[in-house]
Amino acid sequence: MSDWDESADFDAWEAQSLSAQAMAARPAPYLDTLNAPQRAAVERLDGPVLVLAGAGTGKTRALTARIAHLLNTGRARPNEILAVTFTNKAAREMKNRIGALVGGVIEGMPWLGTFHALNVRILRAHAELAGLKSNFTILDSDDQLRLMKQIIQAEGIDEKRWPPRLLASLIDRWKNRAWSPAMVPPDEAAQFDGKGASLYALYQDRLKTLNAADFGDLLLHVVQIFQAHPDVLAKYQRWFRYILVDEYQDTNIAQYLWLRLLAQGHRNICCVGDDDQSIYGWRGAEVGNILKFEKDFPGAEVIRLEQNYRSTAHILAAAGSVIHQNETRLGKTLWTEAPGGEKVRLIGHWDGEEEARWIGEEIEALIQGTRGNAPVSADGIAILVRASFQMRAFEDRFLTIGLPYRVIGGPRFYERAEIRDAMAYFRVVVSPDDGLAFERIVNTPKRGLGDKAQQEINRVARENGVSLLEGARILVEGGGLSAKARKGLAELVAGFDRWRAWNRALAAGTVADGELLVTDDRPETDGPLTHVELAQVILDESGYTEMWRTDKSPEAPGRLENIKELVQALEEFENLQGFLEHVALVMDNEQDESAPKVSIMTLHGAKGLEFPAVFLPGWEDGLFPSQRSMDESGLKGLEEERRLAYVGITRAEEHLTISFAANRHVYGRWQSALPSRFIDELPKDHVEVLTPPGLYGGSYGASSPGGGFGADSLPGVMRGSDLETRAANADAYNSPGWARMQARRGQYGTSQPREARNLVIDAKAVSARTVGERVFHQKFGYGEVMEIEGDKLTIEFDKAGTKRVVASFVTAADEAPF
DNA sequence: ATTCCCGGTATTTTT
DNA sequence: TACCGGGAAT
Repeated sequence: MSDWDESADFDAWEAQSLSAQAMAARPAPYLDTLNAPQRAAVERLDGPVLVLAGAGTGKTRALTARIAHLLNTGRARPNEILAVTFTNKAAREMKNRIGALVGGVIEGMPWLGTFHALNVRILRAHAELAGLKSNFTILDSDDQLRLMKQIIQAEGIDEKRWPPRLLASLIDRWKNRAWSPAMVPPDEAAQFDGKGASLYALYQDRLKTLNAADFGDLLLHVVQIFQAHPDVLAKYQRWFRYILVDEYQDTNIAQYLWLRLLAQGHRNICCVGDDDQSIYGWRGAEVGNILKFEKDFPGAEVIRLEQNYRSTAHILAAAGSVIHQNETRLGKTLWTEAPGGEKVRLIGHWDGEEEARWIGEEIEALIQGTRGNAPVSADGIAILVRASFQMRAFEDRFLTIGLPYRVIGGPRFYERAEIRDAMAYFRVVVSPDDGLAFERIVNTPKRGLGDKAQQEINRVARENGVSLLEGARILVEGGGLSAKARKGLAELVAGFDRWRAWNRALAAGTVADGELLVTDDRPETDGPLTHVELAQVILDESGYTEMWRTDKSPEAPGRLENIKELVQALEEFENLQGFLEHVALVMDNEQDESAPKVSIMTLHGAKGLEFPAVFLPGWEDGLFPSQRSMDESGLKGLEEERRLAYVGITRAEEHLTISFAANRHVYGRWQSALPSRFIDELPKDHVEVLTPPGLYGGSYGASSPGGGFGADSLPGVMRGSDLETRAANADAYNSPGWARMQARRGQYGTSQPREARNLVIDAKAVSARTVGERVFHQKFGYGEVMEIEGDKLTIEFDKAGTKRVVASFVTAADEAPF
């Protein structure tokens, strides 16, 4: 990468940095906006520093100000600062904010990035020390799994009893701990039918042969290089004079070792994190790293950021009360100067559907400001769930009432099958040795190349010691396979030859106008062929686009749309190669849609975000805290779940509503559950218990008059489940929640006029659909309109059955994309 | 080689 | 309930 080339001349940079030190410190206006502890975190530049930054305490502000300060005081040049984040988003944000602080004066920071991105660069520079070539490919989890599967099959292991997934997670765990195959301790190595470590070794061998590295390797290899080659390590130690780490509580052991190695000399390391927000333990993150920071770096300064600038006092009280139940924590208490605001609201429902319905109505009220509050934009509202299956109830409900929503963190763009397929074509064009990519698309679209043909290709390739693509060529030229299969394969091989030639010509800059316009499909265009056009040609000539065009499934048009988007994305890059490198590391896709929408996401996905209004549904024992977490990790698991609750609560700025349902439709089965134990941990003084609407005139429960929220005292919990219990709790009718509920009923109960609801949705809602018309729906595909009532249509979908949906969610079938 | 049907399975997922 | 993977049928 160009970044690396720029900075590779180590000594030249070092010479320059000396002059930087001589630079006079300029005034530092960014310091004035900081509170005392933030300022301490910024000004304590030397030696180890741990900044314990609670949720919403201005962590990023402190971090960026610290970097600005390093630059401003002339302590370091931009290239001498190593700043590590976990996500590309965080890296991007930091870059922007630093830019804003120091003005455009200083060129970008080359070593600000994610653990993975930074390590790719380091590894590419020393690939040979890890047995790789510097142009190694980065495998995604899909490729990884396929490789494991092949190994398991080759070893004659029963896939049913020993699924590749299990091996993958095992190896992942080991890599997170920075264990090479030889280092895996015996008891661990014996896992997976006693073959764990040997399979790990085989897998690593295969990766080397493929000149590939998986995500774990990026860290593992570099740590091993640092350990085995002190000269290399020394170079980087000198190079990075100051180290900053964001989200330190999420580091795994490999990352910890990496940091410790780099910081060893000068110990100028500043880690920022929040042990209370450690929620990725199951993914290898070690809360221990942050907990034992002072031991690891004796003399470390620990700075606590506890003043919260995000939430109301009631919300903070709720968060604090819950997290205080955790034993294993460094201890922090958030406080605010903000007023109490509205209390945290708690409500129980009979079942999950009612919960979704109620939340839908609450959101509409929030948006319209009919609850006596300033209207909240849909963008400022989020529903945070523990597990993604909970999202469906909300999607269904919002689809029916026409509430615009967006699901965040679904399958990511680059993980979609069609995108992976398309990229596999590009991968083979760019690196013909990429056997995994070749395998993925040999028979996509169908070319009559089944198992047998593919095994044949494999065999020939192995016998001749060549790549799969070359193996295929030998097979074709030698007249192997059935006539039909041979024809399909011959076309594919010829296609790759052509595309590769074009790609090479592009790289060499030897493409003349019109020179390569040899295909019938490609319309004559002016100017030289670009890599974007080449990509389009590859997808067209290979028959891939055609495959989806002829596909009748409801998702086919969307897939074509995605492919189109992919090709468009290529324009941002110089060539196919650069694009592939980017995609391997930056698997995110920011979709900035214009219309305001309510966000639905998991609690994990919400970390780092904030919203004026947050709904936390599904607080039931077993679901949240998740039974599985508790079974698998005991108290540790429970504490991590509790931290998840803390993360959820602290996302809210103004309005927070926690809810639970007595019954839930899970995997097609009805399950009942008790309210979450975390509900008992909420502080009653800061919580308002609402009485759920429902049958029997509205109420079947009461708020508890004192103490916590024992399950028995909560509305919606049907212990005993009879009317007498409900009657006994008659004081519910006097509760503020009940009064409010009554008041609200009149405003937007079931008889609410349509207009009121429609304020939320598109003005075109009542569109001109006719009975019998063919329509297309984003989620349900094609269908026929059976009935029209106002803005609601009853549609018989080809695939999804009969549904009632809002008119604005469908388009005429012939206007549908593709 | 492809399709179709059955049974087993089912958190959270920054790169 | 929904999806995936494997085996059998075409």
